[in-house]
Amino acid sequence: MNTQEILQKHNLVRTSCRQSIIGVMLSAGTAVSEEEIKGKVDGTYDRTTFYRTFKTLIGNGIIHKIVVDNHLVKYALSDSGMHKSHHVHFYCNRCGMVKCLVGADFKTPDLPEGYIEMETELIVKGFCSHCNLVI
Amino acid sequence: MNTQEILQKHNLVRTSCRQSIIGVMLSAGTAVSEEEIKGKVDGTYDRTTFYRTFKTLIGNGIIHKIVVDNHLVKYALSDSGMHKSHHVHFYCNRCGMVKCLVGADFKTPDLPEGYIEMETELIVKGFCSHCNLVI
DNA sequence: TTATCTTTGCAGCATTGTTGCATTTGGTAA
DNA sequence: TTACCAAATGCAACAATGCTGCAAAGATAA
Repeated sequence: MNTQEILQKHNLVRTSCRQSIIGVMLSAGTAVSEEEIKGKVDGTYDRTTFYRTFKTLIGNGIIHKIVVDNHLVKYALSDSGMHKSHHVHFYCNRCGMVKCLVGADFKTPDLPEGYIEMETELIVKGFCSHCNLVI
Repeated sequence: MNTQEILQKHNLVRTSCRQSIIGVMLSAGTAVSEEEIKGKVDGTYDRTTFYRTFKTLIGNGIIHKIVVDNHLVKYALSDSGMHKSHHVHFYCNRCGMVKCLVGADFKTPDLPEGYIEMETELIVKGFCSHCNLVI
């Protein structure tokens, strides 16, 4: 599915900003930060526009946001399937790469009496295969 | 273990700010935000002092930080035992309560070839027992 | 009590994110 | 194609979280 089809499917206006951002994400294999997107996009957009675009794309389930350690924020395309309640991400402590582990799943631990689970996020930190070799 | 003993054990100067913050955490059953701490502490401290104190206490393994959805930051006393690599927290979507699930554990999903796990954080979002009844 | 080292308060700055308002752009109907 | 309207964008201002440098205040040891 290409950029235009994605936007059309969600009844979103096909603006250049949205098309550029989705384009960058389609070609990136991993999650990308605002900074990385800014560098790869042709044309300059206001920071506000970026944030509003992210919000729109997140709201439509096209992308999702991953936050590592409070201040590293990355965005990645969502699996075009159904809405999943278990999200698994990997963060490389050395190169900062963030990757969605789409096939991975886990069993939620038992919660205290009366607690209800709605959505669960798992973030695994360590070394990716590349950094693992380099060290 | 009381406030003074905790600070002494880590060779930290027993300042009023540190004692107040640990005191609040000892009496709170759940994780607390900077705002909540500010409200419960007697005496006023500069924001910088809070952040530096948090950093010191985190660095000594006395407390840990939990970040939910990028902008909700809470702090909680750490289990006085050994350093754990699996952290499980619960966040209530309704009242915003954050609780450490100390006994809970889970099996990390399989990672891609060559990836190494070092630390893993799991955050379960849903309704706590109280909000579950109220609705 | 004094000397020394640590902590604190203040000012200023960075990053991530939001809101309001005027302007521009995309999609559509004539 | 042109004109129009709703949606998107840019700009300015602001909020929350967090950091750094420096001077003042506090804690500890002698």
